[in-house]
Amino acid sequence: MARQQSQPRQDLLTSAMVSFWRHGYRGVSVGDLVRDTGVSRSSLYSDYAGKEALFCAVLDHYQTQVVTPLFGRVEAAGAGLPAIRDYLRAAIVGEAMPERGLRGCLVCTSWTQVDVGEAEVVARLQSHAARLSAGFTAALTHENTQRGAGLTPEALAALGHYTMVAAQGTWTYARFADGAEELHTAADALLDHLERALG
Amino acid sequence: MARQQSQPRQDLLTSAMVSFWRHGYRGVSVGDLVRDTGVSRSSLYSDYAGKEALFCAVLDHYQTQVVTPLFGRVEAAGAGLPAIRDYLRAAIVGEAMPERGLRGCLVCTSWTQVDVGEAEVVARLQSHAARLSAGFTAALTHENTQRGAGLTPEALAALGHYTMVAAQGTWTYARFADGAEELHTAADALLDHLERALG
DNA sequence: TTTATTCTGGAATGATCATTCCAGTATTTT
DNA sequence: AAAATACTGGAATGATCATTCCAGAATAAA
Repeated sequence: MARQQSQPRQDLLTSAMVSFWRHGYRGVSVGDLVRDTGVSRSSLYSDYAGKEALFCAVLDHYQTQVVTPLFGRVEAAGAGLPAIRDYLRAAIVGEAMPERGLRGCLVCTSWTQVDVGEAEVVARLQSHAARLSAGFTAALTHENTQRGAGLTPEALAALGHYTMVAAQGTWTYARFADGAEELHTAADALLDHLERALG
Repeated sequence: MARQQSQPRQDLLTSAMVSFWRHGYRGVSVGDLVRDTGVSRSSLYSDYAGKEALFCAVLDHYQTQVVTPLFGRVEAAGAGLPAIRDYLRAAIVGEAMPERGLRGCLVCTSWTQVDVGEAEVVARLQSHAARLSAGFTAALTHENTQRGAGLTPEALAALGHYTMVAAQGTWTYARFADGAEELHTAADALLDHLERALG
């Protein structure tokens, strides 16, 4: 059965995303993608310049399909500490997979797998980090204003950036963590810090 | 020039460690190792069963040559928050490489590169995480006692574990960070958290 | 010196991988 | 139905890689 070009192949990107998410950029071959997506090798190469270009499209897809639904609540106007708490908890629940353990985050998994020379990919990873850092900072700034905690913009930016780094540690560690409970403990410690800092 | 077996080849492991540290487990081929270590392919395979076995030896070497010198001060009897501060700062300074940017941590880089099937490697990675978690917890416990802060052993264990996760995030993020300053900011935020928690 | 032992260089092997190509089949358009 | 378009299966290519193997050089032991 041939497919239509008129419809964008969302399913292709989603299937590919799942594969990359599970085994990492280097751990998925084009042959694996053919098997997992059900799209022929020929079509893959007619739609994308190559594996790296496809992975870039997957990273963009990941932003809209995974990051935005989870992290959007932090980026929303009026979001504060509760939104950050919701994000962390929802993300941990979303990570849990009964069969294959924890997946971690696609960006965090890719972070140490791509080479500096793969500039298009690196740019997307850094863009993701900047997105989270900015989102956290905005929410913390709002919370700071609401509480009248009196933190400086510099301190709030540092705290937001740190929150991103700590979250990245959590999603990275998730790959070989014993279970979701371990992650909830780490997330609670991070939230406790933010709470105290804005105290 | 032939080498002697009687002398353990420390230089081989150190050279291999540097290569893996820089490019990651998957990013270094046996050919690269032959070039970087100066040891012939034949000798590599006569000393180690294969690439995975060599990498395990490198991970053990990393523990004694890199982790112990840096983290030993945290594990030492009587270590407290200052020891953790020293560790974080010294590690960031040690990470800085003028030419090729930041290296991150060998274990953190490997964390998302190895497959679940490579059990020997995974065991060493988890052992490293457990070592850091235990070291942080011990130092925090000592600090807690000295200050009479009154945290429960469970709370201290959770805080020590979280410190390990946050540090892992820092060393992972280091790979594509803009510079060491960014890492110092994150480390300061983590230290601020520990300070407040033991306040 | 003679005899083992240790190491090297490099070729060979077999597997995997990204990418290209094409003949043929299904689908859409006219 | 006929022509154009979109997709497929699978083979072919060329590169890379981990591992094995061996003839010979360097070193140590006798």
